[in-house]
Amino acid sequence: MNALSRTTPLKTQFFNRDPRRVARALLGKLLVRKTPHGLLAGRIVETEAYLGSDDAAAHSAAGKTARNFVLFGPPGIAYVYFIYGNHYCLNVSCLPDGVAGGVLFRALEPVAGIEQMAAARGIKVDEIDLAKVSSLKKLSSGPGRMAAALGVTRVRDNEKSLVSARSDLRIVDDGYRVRRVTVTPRIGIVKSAEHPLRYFIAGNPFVSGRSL
DNA sequence: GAGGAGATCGTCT
DNA sequence: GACGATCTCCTCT
Repeated sequence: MNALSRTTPLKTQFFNRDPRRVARALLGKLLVRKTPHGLLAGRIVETEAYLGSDDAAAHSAAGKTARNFVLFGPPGIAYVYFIYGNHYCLNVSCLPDGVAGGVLFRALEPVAGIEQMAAARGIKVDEIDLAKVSSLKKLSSGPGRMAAALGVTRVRDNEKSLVSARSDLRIVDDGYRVRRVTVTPRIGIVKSAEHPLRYFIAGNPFVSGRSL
């Protein structure tokens, strides 16, 4: 894949800062999954920042539990949780060890391994029209969808480093430059819903929900 | 195209 | 026992 030929993996330090800065900086980067059948990759087009103890909407707001301890750990680690009895959502921890914070990945633009992603989503390959955005968008637009497309589960990926060379799930920079970022309130939450902590690439058609 | 409700289960109270 | 950082299907327009 040409898109993946010259990439730089992100380092731990990238995540060792305010989740709002990480959420914005992650836009345009590639989320890459190595599988025995090849590489899956999607460009990150939409994220949400979840702050630590001051953010009522964050899982970490009520303190450290067996479920959310990853958010309190070192930066650059995957936090995967199961929601609504159906879906997994993928986050990455931010800030130094001991300080809670994270970023939720909300939507990807499929870049490589589209056939595998479709299969993982239970969509037949011949149902995907590569020329149509509306068709590709079903693959990974939304937290549950993109997690399913990359085969992300709690058992498999929670606590996994996203910056280790040994990891099969990583984030890389291929030099793509984001022109404009739009910031809106987060989606699907009730508590602290008013804060503008959702970031997406302006005008990108793969953004989930309403893209103002 | 928009809006509403059901599915379904891990986690926390 | 209640609820949730969602998705899909169904109905109505």
